[in-house]
Amino acid sequence: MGSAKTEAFTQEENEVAKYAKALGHPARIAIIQYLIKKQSCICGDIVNELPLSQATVSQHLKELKTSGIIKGEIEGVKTCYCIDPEVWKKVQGKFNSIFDAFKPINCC
Amino acid sequence: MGSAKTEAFTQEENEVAKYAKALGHPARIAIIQYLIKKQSCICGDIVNELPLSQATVSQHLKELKTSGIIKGEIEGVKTCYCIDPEVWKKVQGKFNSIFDAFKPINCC
DNA sequence: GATATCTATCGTATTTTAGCGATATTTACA
DNA sequence: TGTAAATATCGCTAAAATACGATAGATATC
Repeated sequence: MGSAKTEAFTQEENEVAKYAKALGHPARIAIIQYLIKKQSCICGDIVNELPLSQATVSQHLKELKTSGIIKGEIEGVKTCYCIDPEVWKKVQGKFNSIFDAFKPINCC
Repeated sequence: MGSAKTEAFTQEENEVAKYAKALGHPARIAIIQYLIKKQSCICGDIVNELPLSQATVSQHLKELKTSGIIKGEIEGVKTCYCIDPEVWKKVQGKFNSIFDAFKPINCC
């Protein structure tokens, strides 16, 4: 049983975890940061930026796309990738509401 | 070759990914939220809160502890868990600097 | 139409994660 | 000292994640 018991948790818990998981790999962090840095849609060259094979990069892109964080549009031979602003804002909101909920206390 | 090529990425990328991965499971999100809600160190009863076996919960706690996000101190028979404020602030900072770096642009 | 280019997908090997029962281990208390 | 309670760890299984070569599909360009 190496699969998570998704049905046992709330929709919110599952959703936050989904986004966190999507960001839980250095290659995907690198992709996100590259997309941010470029300030535009990226057609192609993500593969050249990463120390991974084309197949592996494509797979990571797919995972980010599945989570909703990025979108990919086919433009001729190339595919144009960018962060989905709506989803990004949503993710940011969810994470921050968790971050901000924590008030340090005096114990251990 | 089923292991991540950690050495091929920057320390920063790896660290952010590490924290994201730690949060990338609904059970661990649930644990974090419970720790936040209780506003104190939790000795025990996390197991009763989650729809998972004691062994599995213990494993999730260990993962959160390994990432540094929570600390656990033994107090008698029980173990006292809480979020590490320092690390929490650090994680929050890292995530927010990524979140904030993104400026929506007009493209696809 | 042939060919080069870009990207996705398939197949496969390996590793890691998730889950749990069973079993230590540790401490409190009778 | 013996026993109960709380956790951690061991051992195992099943599934998912990571990585990559090979291949397929689509589209420019010659």
